Amino acid sequence: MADIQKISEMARPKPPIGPAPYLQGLNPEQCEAVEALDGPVLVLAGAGTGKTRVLTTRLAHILNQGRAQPWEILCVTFTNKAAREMRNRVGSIIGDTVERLQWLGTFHSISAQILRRHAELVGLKSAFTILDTDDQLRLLKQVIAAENIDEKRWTARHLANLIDNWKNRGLGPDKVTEQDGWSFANGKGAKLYGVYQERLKALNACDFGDLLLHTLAIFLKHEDVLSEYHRRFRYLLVDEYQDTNVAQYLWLRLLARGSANLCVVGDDDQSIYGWRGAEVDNILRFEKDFPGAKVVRLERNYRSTEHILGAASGLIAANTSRLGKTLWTGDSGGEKVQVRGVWDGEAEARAACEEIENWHSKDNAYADCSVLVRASWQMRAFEERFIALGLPYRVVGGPRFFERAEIRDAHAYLRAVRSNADDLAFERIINVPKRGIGATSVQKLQTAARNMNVPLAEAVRHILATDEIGGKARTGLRTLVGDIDRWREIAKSLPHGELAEIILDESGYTAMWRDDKNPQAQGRLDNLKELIQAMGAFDTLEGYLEHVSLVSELDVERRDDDQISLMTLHAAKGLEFPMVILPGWEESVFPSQRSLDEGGKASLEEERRLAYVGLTRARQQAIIYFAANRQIYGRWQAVLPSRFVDELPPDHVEARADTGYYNQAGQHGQSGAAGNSVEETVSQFDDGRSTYASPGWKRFQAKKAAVKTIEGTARRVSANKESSNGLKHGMRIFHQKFGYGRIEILDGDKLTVAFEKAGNKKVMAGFVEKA
DNA sequence: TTCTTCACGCTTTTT
DNA sequence: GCGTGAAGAA
Repeated sequence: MADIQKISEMARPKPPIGPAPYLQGLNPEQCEAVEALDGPVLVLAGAGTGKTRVLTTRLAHILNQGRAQPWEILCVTFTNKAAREMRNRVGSIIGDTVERLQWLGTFHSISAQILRRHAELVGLKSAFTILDTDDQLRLLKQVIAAENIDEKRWTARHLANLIDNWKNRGLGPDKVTEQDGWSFANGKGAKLYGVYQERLKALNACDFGDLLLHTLAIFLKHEDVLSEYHRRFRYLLVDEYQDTNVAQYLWLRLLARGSANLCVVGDDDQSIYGWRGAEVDNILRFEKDFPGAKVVRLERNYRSTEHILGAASGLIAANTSRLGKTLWTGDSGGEKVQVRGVWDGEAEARAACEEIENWHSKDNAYADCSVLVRASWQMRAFEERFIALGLPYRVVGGPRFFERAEIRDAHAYLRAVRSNADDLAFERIINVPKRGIGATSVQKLQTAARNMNVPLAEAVRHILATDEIGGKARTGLRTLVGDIDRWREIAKSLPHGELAEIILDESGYTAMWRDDKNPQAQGRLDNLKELIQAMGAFDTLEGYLEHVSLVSELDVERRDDDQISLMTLHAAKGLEFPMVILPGWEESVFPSQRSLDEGGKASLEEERRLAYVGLTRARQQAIIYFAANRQIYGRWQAVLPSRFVDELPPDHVEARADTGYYNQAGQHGQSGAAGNSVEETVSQFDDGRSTYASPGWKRFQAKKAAVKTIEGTARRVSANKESSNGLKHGMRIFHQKFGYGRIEILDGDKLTVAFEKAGNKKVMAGFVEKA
């Protein structure tokens, strides 16, 4: 690698190139972070403190000062999106030079780049395929089946998680002890891991974890390769350092040995990926790991109002393992964070939509609103409500384009045509569409392939020469093999987009969906069309397949429409919105019970960080909701307000139990009339008799109500409103459990409601306002 | 080989 | 409460 040496020599420090106009407008801390070019730097960047700006400016500054050439800077992010944004923003400062930043990318894409150059050092060929989760699971299933393990008791998914965890921790099969593997199939875990790795090698394939792990192994075993990269990378920049796992940490440490110029940027309070191996500890330990490191704290927040920041800071202060920051803003005032208790998930969606409509009517855009949920099942109620009211919305994240079955099938066809040895792809399409090739035939083929030590597609040819497989399966296989040969032939002369179209048509794959009566079949066909279009952006089929194996979304971002954003809290990281709705702040939902069961205190702190991330997305207004009753997996459950609600500092919060009533269209009856709610009226609450854990919020329990006419005593829920305010005789009202009803008798505080349709759901509990 | 029925388990998710 | 996935039935 003499070339690289030469290039490095040529690039010895040059005098600064020119003035630095890009530094203008940065605050002193930001400048410090940009200009500290010697030695390790930790930039602790709180939410909304201009983290990306610092990172991009620093990169531009390094180039402008002549400290390094573009190809001598390693800049790592976690997501493709972050890498893309970085590239764009650096480009806007330094122009075309940005094209030469070839080491700006995700941990995985950079690792893939390195690994393709040295694949043979870990027993792979440079053209190795990168498996997706689907392929990985299919392979693991085979491995488990081959070891005669009860697949129901020990699932492939379970093993996949285990292996992922090991890989996240940088452990190869040789490093995993039997003890570690004990949690799977009575100690067989470690062995299965080894078998799986062997199979991968035989297939010339990698899973995501391997990209890092193999690179790591190369760095550790081949000092010469490592020092080649040491010479190359003069500057290292890492985004979202708090999300690095052990493997990534080791990877970085090894590379950083070559240059002290490692700069990591992150926020310990926003570490929310512990469940997939991220170690907050990495950032907490940085000063110890890299002695003499300069620590720069960015604490000036440019995003949120005083109240939002105050609420978020107060909440996160309850965490113990953190470095600690004091965010401040010049933006005083603004609205307090609203906290509302509602009846159930539907009431929550109704109330939130009302809030959004209200916001929209004040000349604000829908696109400025977002609803951030803890778990994706919470989205359903909101989607239903958005559709009912005709509000424009989009779900961010959600099912990924390249993970859809039809897209994976199409890719499998392309992979099978491209390479005869891609067993997993071949296996996937062998009976899709149905060709009469069932499990038994596939079994026979696999045995044959293993015995002859050839790929599956090759085994098919051998078997067709015998009469081991007959009937429908035989004809099916013969056509498939013939088709693949023909496609392989025309692939030489045809652009890959057209090739894909031909393959999908001739294989009968498109026809399969066209004949499907399922309403979503049309959507699948549309996706296939989109796929063919997307392929056009790549010069070669190879290039396209490499791209999709490292990326989960199509690059097209549709931001132009004025839509409400609906997403999980995890998906919201890095985004901001003037108005943020935070539903489902209930114990067991948020913090998630399951998370607490698994990880105890550490998980609770991570959930709290998630709450912090949620609040700090808001620029102007944040509204938190919690319900009294929740339907989870079809079952009603009475729930308590989240402890996070109680942890919010009172000075920055305005709390009340929201108890509106609704007319037949399900719309709010009387605006602002937080009078007695229909729910309480009809269900005879017994005040304060329930088990009650949350300080401040008083819960009352209801009796089972499965009746047509319900009578009850109206109780005041909101202290400042008369009980029967706004309710009139004959008025049609809507009740979540009982459907539409009519007020029959209205006599002072007593009223009777007759429902047209009897409900049979158990009415559980409500809340009264915080005292 | 494909159709039918029952049991199970169910977060967050990038690469 | 619903979708998936594996085991029996046609």
